[in-house]
Amino acid sequence: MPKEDNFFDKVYKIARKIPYGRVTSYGAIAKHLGAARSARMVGWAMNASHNDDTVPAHRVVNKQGLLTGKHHFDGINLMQQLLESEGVIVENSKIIDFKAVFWSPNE
DNA sequence: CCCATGACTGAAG
DNA sequence: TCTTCAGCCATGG
Repeated sequence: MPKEDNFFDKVYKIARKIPYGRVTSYGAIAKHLGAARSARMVGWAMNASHNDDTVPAHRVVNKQGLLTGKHHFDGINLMQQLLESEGVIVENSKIIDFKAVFWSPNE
């Protein structure tokens, strides 16, 4: 039984709520979890999310809109391509008009 | 138990 | 504006 009350599952739960064509930051997720200072754990959890394909990790970037985790994807360009496929403008591993596509876990 | 690592963030110089 | 430092805390050896 899925107690899955672990930290990762919480992160996954939020990540799965990210709407198509939107992105959010590690800090935003961490804050929503009640651990605003645990942004690292969110990113760390994302690393483990590779085991869970239901988590759109490519929609999670750092607060600058920079695709800091792209190196963890299968290919260096995969993350950017995925975002661009969703209508997110990405250039040089950075999201253009980040605030426009930013999504808050609150919504 | 202690130490190292990490997809972050914010403050300080 | 850019660089550096420190805090954060879960997981693994």
